[in-house]
Amino acid sequence: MTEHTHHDVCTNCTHEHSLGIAQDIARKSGHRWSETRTQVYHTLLMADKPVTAYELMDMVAKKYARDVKPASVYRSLEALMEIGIVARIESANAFVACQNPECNHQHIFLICNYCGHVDEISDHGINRQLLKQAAEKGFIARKQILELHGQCKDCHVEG
Amino acid sequence: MTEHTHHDVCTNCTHEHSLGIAQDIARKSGHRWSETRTQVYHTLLMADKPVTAYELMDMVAKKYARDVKPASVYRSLEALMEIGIVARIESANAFVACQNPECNHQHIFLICNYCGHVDEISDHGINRQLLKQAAEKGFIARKQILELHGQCKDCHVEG
DNA sequence: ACTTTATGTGTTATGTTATAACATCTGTTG
DNA sequence: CAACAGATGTTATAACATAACACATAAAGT
Repeated sequence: MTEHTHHDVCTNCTHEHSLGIAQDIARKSGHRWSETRTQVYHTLLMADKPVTAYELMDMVAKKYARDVKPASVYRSLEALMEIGIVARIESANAFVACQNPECNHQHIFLICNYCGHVDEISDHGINRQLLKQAAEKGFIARKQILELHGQCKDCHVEG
Repeated sequence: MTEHTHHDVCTNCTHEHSLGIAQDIARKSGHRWSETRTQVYHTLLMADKPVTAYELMDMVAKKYARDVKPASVYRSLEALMEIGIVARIESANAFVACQNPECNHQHIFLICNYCGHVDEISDHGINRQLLKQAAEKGFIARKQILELHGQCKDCHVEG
């Protein structure tokens, strides 16, 4: 398998590979790993679109034939978000596996209202401008939640 | 009272005035008005920070000595949002009265993690750039959710 | 190796946010 | 004033999220 930086541009990438990366990042940032986290993360990767905690719970329960409870799922999600490989879509009360776990942690989400798919883009210029605009009001921005709702490429024709 | 365009820069503004504006906007856009909407909107104006639907329900119940139910509050909020005078803060599951009901409907919210206050800024340049970035991915953005969390001016000293 | 400590999990219960469904009422229009 | 669209009241329930406590396990120090 070739070396690469961006997960989303690598057609060779398997979920196992993502999992490996995830564990690396976790260890480097002083987080532990666990079976539940593996299952939750893997399930999110497979989903390839935002999934609510309860949906995720059912998916994990079915896939691994075990009884998972809400608290467990939320705890795993919290850890995965701290590690930086999962993000919460605020406007959907749902979660997605990040497309670029290795690079920036400032996402702009493109959420299709038709098919539900989520794309992730990145523009540090915009992030900087937002910081600046906020600063002019005396506001120090620590986190930016940027979510665009609309119509994705694949939904143009029918839409 | 002097004429003005921006509600937030007018020190003369009363909530009654905001209410008048609200009703005008409602009628112009083909919405009806009602006592419940008046109460919900007025309570939100007084709050001057994001309030959850259930908090709002309790506030209205207490203030107007009546028994309001969740469904009623949510219905009023939905209408007020359609009219464009109330906005939802997605990352807080809460609602605020817009500072500039008359002008643009594209807000950037600055949410203080310490005092909970929300400020509303506006930058069409950023909105345009986001549209453009999205368009490059073949995505037509209809709505932008822009919420910055951090530390406001008043919370710098202690923070 | 063995204790200590911090971290993660299982479980139960409950809190919080949001909507569905259906009957009733009210303002607007013709 | 009839007919209709739009609001409301009410009940019930769905969907999302966390608190609290007991127990288990991995990492770090001795």
